[in-house]
Amino acid sequence: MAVTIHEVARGAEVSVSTVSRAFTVPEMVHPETRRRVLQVAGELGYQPNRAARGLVTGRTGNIGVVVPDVANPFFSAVLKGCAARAREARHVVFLADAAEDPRVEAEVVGAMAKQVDGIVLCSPREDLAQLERLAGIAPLVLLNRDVEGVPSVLMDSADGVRQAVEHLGALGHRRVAHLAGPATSWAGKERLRGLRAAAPANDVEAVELGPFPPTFQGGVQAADLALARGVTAVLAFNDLMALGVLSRLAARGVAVPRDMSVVGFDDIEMSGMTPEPLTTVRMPMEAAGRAAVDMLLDEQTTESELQRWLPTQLIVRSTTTPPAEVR
Amino acid sequence: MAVTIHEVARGAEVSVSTVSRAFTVPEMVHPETRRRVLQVAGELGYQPNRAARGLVTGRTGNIGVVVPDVANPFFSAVLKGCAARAREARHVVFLADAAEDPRVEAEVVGAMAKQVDGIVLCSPREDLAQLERLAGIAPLVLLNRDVEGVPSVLMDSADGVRQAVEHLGALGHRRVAHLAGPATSWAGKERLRGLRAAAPANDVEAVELGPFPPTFQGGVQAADLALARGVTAVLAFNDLMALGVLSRLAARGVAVPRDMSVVGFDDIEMSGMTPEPLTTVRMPMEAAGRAAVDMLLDEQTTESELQRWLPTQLIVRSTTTPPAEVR
DNA sequence: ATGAAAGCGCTAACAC
DNA sequence: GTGTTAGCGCTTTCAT
Repeated sequence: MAVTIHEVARGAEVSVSTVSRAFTVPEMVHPETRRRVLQVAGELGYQPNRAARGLVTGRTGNIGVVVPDVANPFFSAVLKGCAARAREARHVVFLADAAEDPRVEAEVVGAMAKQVDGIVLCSPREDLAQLERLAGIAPLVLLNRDVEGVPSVLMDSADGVRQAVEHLGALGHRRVAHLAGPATSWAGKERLRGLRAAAPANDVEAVELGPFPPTFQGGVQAADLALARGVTAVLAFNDLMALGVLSRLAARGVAVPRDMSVVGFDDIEMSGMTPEPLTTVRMPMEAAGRAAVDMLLDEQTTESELQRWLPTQLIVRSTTTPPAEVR
Repeated sequence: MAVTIHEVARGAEVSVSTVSRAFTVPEMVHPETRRRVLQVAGELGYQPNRAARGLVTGRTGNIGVVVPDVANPFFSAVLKGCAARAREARHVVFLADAAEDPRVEAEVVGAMAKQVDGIVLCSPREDLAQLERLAGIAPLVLLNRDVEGVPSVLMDSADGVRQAVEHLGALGHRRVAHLAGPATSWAGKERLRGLRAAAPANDVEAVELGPFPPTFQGGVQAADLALARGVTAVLAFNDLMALGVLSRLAARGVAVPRDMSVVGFDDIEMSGMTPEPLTTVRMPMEAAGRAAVDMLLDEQTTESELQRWLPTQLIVRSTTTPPAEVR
């Protein structure tokens, strides 16, 4: 069995409260006593049982993170940010993989509720009513989803699209396809919003395609459609799709920097895996994770600043070139 | 505040023990009583506080998982397996990102120890003594590391290398380079072992290069060395490195399926990101995560089967071809 | 089949 | 500055 506070108390010849204080409010115990307590605790390898502590304080020191898919590099980056920030605050993260299923999502939030101080819900697939219900059972911070009254961390994808469209427009592209991801995606709607606003202003015609699955295969599928519509550039929902597009274009003999420009989202370059210099809109995923945990830890969050917007940035590489007719 | 067992008891007009039993040993309470209790619990949205439960039962229902880097697709796949298996067993996973730092690793194991039923330590960077110490403070299952007396899940990379070497040898390759990753990697040592055993048997000369950082950049660096040594094929420590090699070879004008064959490990195809048909040794990462949690949950594990070996498999794609001199 | 009560490891009044 | 004590929400004897 693990070593308890009582054994430390006995060893240091003090009461349990003194031991407790030595750990939680050190300045309240005599330096000499504290030294002795800490010393004994060290020797015994004592570490306070956080569950027991939580039971009385009401604060668990745990923060929950729910992602639709851990294996998706987008979310693992978010997760990394959460874990890093949590550790700084000496908190621990509870992870749940919702397997892209809204029902599982709701379920795990319920299961976690009691054992965490708050939950970061990433790109939740739930409907509004569910989300509002969940926000009632535990402090929530939404990532990539915006619900009235619920704190959230948002990435400015609309602006990312604007940057991309501006860039393409400046190069001379006049018809660009947008390959949508899942219809329920908040980020997807934002991008569409950005697209519709930016396209006219930059004299480009937006061809809206989709929805497609946000996967490599989805990109393959989308590429054929884009080709059929005679665009000179495509904006893919994410890097995975962009990769699929690239692959399909290659297979159909369409030279990518020359005949068609491709822009992706969710830059995964961090893993060094961007296989060709694919132009992308960089989403600050790790920063978003940090920010979300941050809001959870910051008590005042709920009252004042309910939304945290993170900027996105277009990273231009060699795969965007002027269309053939302009060159 | 959350709804407690007392409120349910009051609502259902029974004692708390009955409520408790209705949840933990349903067959011990009268069907009618149980129905009423569950009904009230449902209405109130009651969910037992697992921390409190753990305090008395000694079992927390939590599984700790420590990875060197969540953002590494290899580990996020493992993590996914862990999360999935944990959920099946109605357990929750505690995640810690050790940031590739052995000290942090030891630290988080200590911090987690009390609040979990066991810990999965992935590719631990610690030295043997540390690991043995950690095994004493919490039930541990090692992944990708083998320590006497500590349960572990291992992937048969040596056999993977054997398959690769056999394949290359059969195609006519006579000199193949092995690009090592971090010197402390257990998997790396295993691969080397497999290589040294398989090379002579297949009439191929193994050129051992490295160590290199297990990254894209590491691959770039390694490619030049491999080129200088006049090999016709390379075995890269992992896919990231393999990608780096590919990239560098392309930059130096070496045609990849034709002038040089490249084989990677840690197949990341699951994310649809294998950019070119790179031949790889598939590591069953998700299965490994499942297996690890499985061993933690299975009480008997510690006594009987201390090691679980998972098979690896060579996935041949078009990038392995006979060397020029054979064609 | 059910209730009463003890206690898991800890913190937070409340004494001294 | 330190000790005593009463719970936190739950399970688990031990009665009944």
